[in-house]
Amino acid sequence: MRVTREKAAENRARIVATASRLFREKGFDGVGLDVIMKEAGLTHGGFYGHFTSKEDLAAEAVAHALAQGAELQRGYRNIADFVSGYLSESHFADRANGCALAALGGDMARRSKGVRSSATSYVRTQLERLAGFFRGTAAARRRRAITTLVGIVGALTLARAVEDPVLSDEILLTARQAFGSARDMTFFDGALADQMAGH
Amino acid sequence: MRVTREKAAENRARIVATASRLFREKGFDGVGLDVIMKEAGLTHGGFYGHFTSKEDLAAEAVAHALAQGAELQRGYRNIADFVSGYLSESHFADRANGCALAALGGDMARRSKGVRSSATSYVRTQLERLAGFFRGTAAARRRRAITTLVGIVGALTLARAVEDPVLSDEILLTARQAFGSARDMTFFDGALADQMAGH
DNA sequence: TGTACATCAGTGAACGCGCGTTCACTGATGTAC
DNA sequence: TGTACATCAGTGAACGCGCGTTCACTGATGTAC
Repeated sequence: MRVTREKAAENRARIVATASRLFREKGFDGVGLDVIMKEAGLTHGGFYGHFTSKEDLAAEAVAHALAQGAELQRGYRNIADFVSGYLSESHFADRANGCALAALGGDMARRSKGVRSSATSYVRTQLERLAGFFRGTAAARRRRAITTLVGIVGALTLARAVEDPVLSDEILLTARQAFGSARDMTFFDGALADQMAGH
Repeated sequence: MRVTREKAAENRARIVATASRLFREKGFDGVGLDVIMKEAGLTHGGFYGHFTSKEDLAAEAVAHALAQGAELQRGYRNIADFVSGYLSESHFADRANGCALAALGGDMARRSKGVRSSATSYVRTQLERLAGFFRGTAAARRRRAITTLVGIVGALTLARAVEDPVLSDEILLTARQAFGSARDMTFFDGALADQMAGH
């Protein structure tokens, strides 16, 4: 049964959004196209009218997840809020709607060019946003942005990997303190810090 | 054809070691038992004489990988060497023989209890080792150990996920500087740093 | 120490299911007149 | 504006392959005597 062009576009968007959630929750190989299509309210046969392959969908789903994440983080006005939000209990618990870098992390490196280029541009975007929160030279802000991003992504990944909730909480809390501080970036910049310490 | 008990134990160990490499390289779902057994010099039929399931092997393989990593890092005498080694070009390039946390990262959270408990005890071991590199109170050393571990694991994960080699290098280099510094831990400790800054 | 038999590590074929992909078909939409 | 036909989004069955798992079998090892 044919469907309005508008409706078809909606369906396509719904497939991407659904896949985006399910991939983050269960991993790329953890969900089948049948489940994704059913969850999106369609039958699996129609899939290839919208996408050329599962990997093709994966690339779009990752792009969607990352765009969604970037949008969500636009609300944060300073580094403390940003980091607190990223390392919050709710983000820790809700893989399906959270950061794709943390949810799919190591797997990204093994995926198609499409997936990886989405990840790359997201990392670039996040680094620029983060750099905006800091003061100092462009190079120093950039360095702290990188340090912060790898710190919070690593913290969320490890907190989720570990099976002891106490250890998970300790990791999240410590990382929140270390990376979410509003104080000057010199404390994260080796050269300047060494200078201050009189080395 | 039956085989010496000793030889059988060797075969089993070889399966674990092979799986450990292949899982890190291709992901848990990226290699089949047939490939693992063939690579270990056996036929796939014999697998269930040694393990009860693929997931069972996964748990042992992760434990093996992590133990291997811990052993390898025993050589490092200070934080700078440790971090430089972890974030080196060779570790970046050689997923198959590198840190399982970075290679399998997000996937760990979705795996069986066996896999996750291996990961948990590895994180604990690493945190203790790292804490030994720092000075200050036990709590402060612990905090910096956590900050450092999440930072380097996150850096390696992101450097590998990204498809631009220039960006990968920038991430690795920056993280090496930020987390590998031998200077005092106060620069990573929010409370003490704020105190120094007069807050 | 040697012989006979039971054990069992490893073999290779086969099973069965999940899942990505294809395809003939349907019927509502979009378009030409 | 209405009618006739072509298009095509979505359906549901089917295909085929990969892969985890099972199983009857083999023949060397280990053991009992």
